[in-house]
Amino acid sequence: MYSVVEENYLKALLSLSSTGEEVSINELSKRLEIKMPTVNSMMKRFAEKELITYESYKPVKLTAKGKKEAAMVVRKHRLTEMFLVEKMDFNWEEVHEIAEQIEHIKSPLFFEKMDALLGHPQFDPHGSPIPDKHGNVVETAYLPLSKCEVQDQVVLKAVSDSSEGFLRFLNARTILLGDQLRVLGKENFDGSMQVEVYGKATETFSQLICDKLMVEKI
Amino acid sequence: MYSVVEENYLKALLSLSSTGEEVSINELSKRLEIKMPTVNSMMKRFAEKELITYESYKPVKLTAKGKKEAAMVVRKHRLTEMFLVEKMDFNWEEVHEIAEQIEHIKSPLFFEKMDALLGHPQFDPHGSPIPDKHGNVVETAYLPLSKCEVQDQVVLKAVSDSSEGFLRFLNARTILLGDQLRVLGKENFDGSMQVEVYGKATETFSQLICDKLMVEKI
DNA sequence: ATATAATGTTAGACAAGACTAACAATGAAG
DNA sequence: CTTCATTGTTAGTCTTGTCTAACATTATAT
Repeated sequence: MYSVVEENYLKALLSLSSTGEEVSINELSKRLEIKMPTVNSMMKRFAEKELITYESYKPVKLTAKGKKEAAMVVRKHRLTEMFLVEKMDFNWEEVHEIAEQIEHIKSPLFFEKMDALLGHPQFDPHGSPIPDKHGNVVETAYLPLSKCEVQDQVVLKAVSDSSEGFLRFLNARTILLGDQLRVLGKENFDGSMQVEVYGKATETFSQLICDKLMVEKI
Repeated sequence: MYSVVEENYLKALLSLSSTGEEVSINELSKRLEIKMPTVNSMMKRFAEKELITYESYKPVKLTAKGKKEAAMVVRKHRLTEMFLVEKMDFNWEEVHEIAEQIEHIKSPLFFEKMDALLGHPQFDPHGSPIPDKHGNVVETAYLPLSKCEVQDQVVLKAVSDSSEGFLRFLNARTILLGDQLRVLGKENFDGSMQVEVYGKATETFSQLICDKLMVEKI
């Protein structure tokens, strides 16, 4: 059984390794907002536990075991988010912080119950896939809106940032998962885009926003 | 905001102070299964925080503030137990351990939501009163079955032990809250009692069991 | 009324998980 | 290919919450 702290390191490692397998101590340190020497010593303990492979002055890499353990934490997090939205009437911007805590509850039964009550959902309220109980994840091929071209028609499938601030930004514009979008214009200088949200308004989004909107082309 | 450890000390203090206001370090130490010197040093910190009054070599006593904080932890615990049973299909013997963890979640909204979804319940699945959001508790006048006399007719209103083991003992005999009981006999030597459970069987309960069954006379 | 048991306190150690300061290795840029 | 910024490591400290060993006080029992 892993400590709360260890589970948070695992989650960060998995999240950072999704773009290329290797993770530098520095990246991890920034993500966790924990200073490098602390992260470094934790990585040595992780290597002992065979959660990662570690060599001095090299980036670390999750082992198969480490990936699975990390996926289980992500599973608990996303199941919780879904449960909070579906069964407890929370809004999608309210659930991340609470799920950060509940994901560490030590009770397999508790999460099995959630999973069953929700009908074994594949995605959380932010469109992220929920790993199954073996740690396997449904592969999705969404791309950020920022990678789309003028005239592309797409559907908003997920957001890559579940923070309250970002979700409130979308709420204020009544933008929801499933909304259909069309790129009207793209500003090369700053990466901002003009986007028509079908049935709603036409918006201008900064690149920061466009990077977080994960879409699928029609 | 209090740490998980502090919240557990608070709960234990409240629970032990319900029978007479004062709590000895020794009692607290046994309840928490934490050695006396550790408890002693925590009590000094609690005194600093004005959660208790503390004088060397004397029992400690919760202040009004301490009582309220403790009641809030108990509230969160009991709301959680009720939620698990009512909304997540748990059995009453499964919820104590999980609630011991969830009670420490830092999110007032989360517990308000539970409370609302449950319709502001007054009692948890074990018949214990749930303190309201100001820390006030409904007073009940239940007495242990062990205090009853032969021929007394009573209703089982609560259990004073929510451990899985004890509740499984009751499950095995299909005994539920609300069951009507009659005392058929009482053995002075060991305090065991013969009890008729209306509509079910006649049982012999040891004193240990009778002390945990909280009843109301008809 | 004093010996002894029970309870409470002090002092010092340890583990987990954080930090800073200082040093070492790597890599990018001239 | 050497210089300097970035990244990684080592060493030592801190806090929380635990422990044991030893000592102090209070309560109990003859």
